[in-house]
Amino acid sequence: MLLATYRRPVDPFSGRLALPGVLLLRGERLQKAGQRALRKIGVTRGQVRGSGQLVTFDEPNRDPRGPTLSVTLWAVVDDSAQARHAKWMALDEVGRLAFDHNRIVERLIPRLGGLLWRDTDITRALTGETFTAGDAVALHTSLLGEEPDRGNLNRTLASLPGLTRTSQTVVRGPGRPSAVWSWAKTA
Amino acid sequence: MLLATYRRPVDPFSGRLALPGVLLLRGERLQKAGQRALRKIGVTRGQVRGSGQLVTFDEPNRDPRGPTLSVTLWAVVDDSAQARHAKWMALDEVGRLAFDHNRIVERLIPRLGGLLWRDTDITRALTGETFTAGDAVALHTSLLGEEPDRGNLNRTLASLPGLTRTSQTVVRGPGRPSAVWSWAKTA
DNA sequence: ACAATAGTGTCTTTAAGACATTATGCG
DNA sequence: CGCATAATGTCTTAAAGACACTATTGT
Repeated sequence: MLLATYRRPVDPFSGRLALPGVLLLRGERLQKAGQRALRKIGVTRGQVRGSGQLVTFDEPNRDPRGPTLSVTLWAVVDDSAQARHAKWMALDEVGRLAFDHNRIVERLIPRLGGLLWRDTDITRALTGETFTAGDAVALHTSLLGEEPDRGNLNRTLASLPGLTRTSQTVVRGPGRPSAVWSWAKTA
Repeated sequence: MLLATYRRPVDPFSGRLALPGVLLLRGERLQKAGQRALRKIGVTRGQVRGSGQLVTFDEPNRDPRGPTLSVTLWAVVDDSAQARHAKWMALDEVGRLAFDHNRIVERLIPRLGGLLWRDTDITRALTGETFTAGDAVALHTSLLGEEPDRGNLNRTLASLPGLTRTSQTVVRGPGRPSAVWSWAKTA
């Protein structure tokens, strides 16, 4: 799983990496503002596969321009969206971000980790339509922090509604090829 | 468990029952604002036994004065705080509240229900320092919506760290007296 | 005695976790 | 072959749920 950041073109924190964010317009819905933030990194509405609200941060000194609240939202987007204005990075490669954005990431990870393999929609958004068992292990590891037992993870995958194992396998270097899992098409 | 509401003295929704809320001051921390809201119904800081943040609501028409965000917080307070400026009501007796406050209550209940018997601090805040098995059944029923199996609930209670059954019993009408459970004193 | 409420004990199911064994690719 | 990675199967444990049975009160 990759995290989207972008390099801020203006002050404050000009030139630094940050999570995409916008100032809320008067009367604007949070979801709309979230879409504006995504558009800044080149993601359109149709590429969003799942989203939700995290907590609202209130640290008064988080923005040098003055006290602000920050209502944090998250979204999982298509792979096809990855070639645009964002810098995508693995969770363990995230350096120091602008504002208090590292704190936001710290809160996001366990939230998604708690939903992985439990909430079907979120899980599907995170895995993509097809994925290998190795992908699943990597996803689990990056969100939960430790490597799962592959046998137990296979059992978990097999029990997820809408997810089935295909007959395909994928070879990526030495070792037994990985099975490919695929989500059922949505009606 | 009882929910605290108060009758609004001013417009909008003057005379109607509402959850206690305040407008956030510039640069004020959310927790401080929450304390101001509690003070409106006569609850002081020392009476708060547990608290947390819910979601942030953004419905632009929720306040006739104009578009606002509402960052919702919850707090569990001492029984001793109940005789003040608030109107305390059971969850199933809550009528129509001002603004979109019914929506807030709807979101709060499952949140607390998910924490009941799992998060020790919250559970302790909700039960109070001592309580009967009947109280536990009532609490479970009001938060989770259906009556628990008393045997299984007893087993759950017995496994909670810091909670022990006393030798006391309490009689409240016909039927076998209820056992009294008590939390260990905090160090 | 009987109704009402509470507590005890047992059985089943399910989910998780641990781990040994087997399978299939690469060099 | 030896190494690396993946899949299968088994065993154990913990948590939940269902439910029969016993216990203690008021009327």
